[in-house]
Amino acid sequence: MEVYESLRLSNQLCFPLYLCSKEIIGRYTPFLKPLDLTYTQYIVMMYLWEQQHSNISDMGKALLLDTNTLTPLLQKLEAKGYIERQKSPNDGREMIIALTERGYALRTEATKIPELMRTCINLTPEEAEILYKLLYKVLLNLEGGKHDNH
Amino acid sequence: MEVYESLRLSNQLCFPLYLCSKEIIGRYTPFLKPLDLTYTQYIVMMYLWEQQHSNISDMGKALLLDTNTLTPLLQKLEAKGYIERQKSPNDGREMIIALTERGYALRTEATKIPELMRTCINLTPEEAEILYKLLYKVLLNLEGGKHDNH
DNA sequence: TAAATATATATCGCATGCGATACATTTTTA
DNA sequence: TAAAAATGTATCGCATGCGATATATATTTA
Repeated sequence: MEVYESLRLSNQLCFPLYLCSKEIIGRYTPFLKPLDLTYTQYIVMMYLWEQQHSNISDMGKALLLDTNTLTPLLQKLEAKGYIERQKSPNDGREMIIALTERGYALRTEATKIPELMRTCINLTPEEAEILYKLLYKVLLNLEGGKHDNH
Repeated sequence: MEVYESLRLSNQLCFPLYLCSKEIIGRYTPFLKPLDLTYTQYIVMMYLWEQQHSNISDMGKALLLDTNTLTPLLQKLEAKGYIERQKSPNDGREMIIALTERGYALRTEATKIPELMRTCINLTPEEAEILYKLLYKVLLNLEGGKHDNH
């Protein structure tokens, strides 16, 4: 039975990571409902609030999402009136994503959300800092070793 | 602009958590393909390798998944011949999930996966320990405060 | 410059993940 | 014990997330 010790759920790092991500996203749902946003849509809006505008591939690089996720999601945000999508005049392949007035205004309604989430997560600033750094370290390691099998 | 500082992606803890979970699951895909398992199916199999058998609600409590996810997933695992599903003789509502020979045997093929993933994640044992504990702390905090708005 | 490549986005199919609802069976209550 | 409530599972609809492929446009190459 010792042989299988490494396969115990309680010995996996991926499992609490998977649960944490899932549960935290779940805790956002009630906060985001008044803004008519899902969690992924919220991430996209945060990106746009910082960048003002972007094409899909730059957005995808920043959020680690591909067009097969972003294109339909952006079409939904356009339908809600939060963003505009138009072909770039410089490059007919590019799609320029820009905030509308309404999408920009949403930012004000969103300002309370980060503090609400900090209360849910309930770590000390020091703990949060350590967790943050370890997560980015893992991300870096994962990206670094991504193409080992080539 | 200071007002919106808290809304920057680089100031969110949820974002690297979300990315880490997503990217790590992505890294499992090639390891799990030979076993014909997705990540969530792998989690379910790990649970069953430990428990031998279970009903759906106990499994759901352990994995934080509801029947709307588990029922179709378990039907797929049954179709692959890894598990059996049958009504409990004691309680006609309960569905007993048990490993088949083939499902149990899969455990041997899976033993190398945890070490492969540790290599991808590439943290020191100390870092992994800290990350593990912080994640479970967050999970506890999230579950604890779950019913605040009642 | 015509053909081959590369780039940017879109679409398709499948597997979650979850809110909401429906159904069957058991347990509790009046 | 008949009705009500609780429990366990299943189904539906929608939003990701991603592998694979298709399409349109730009760039490079022969």
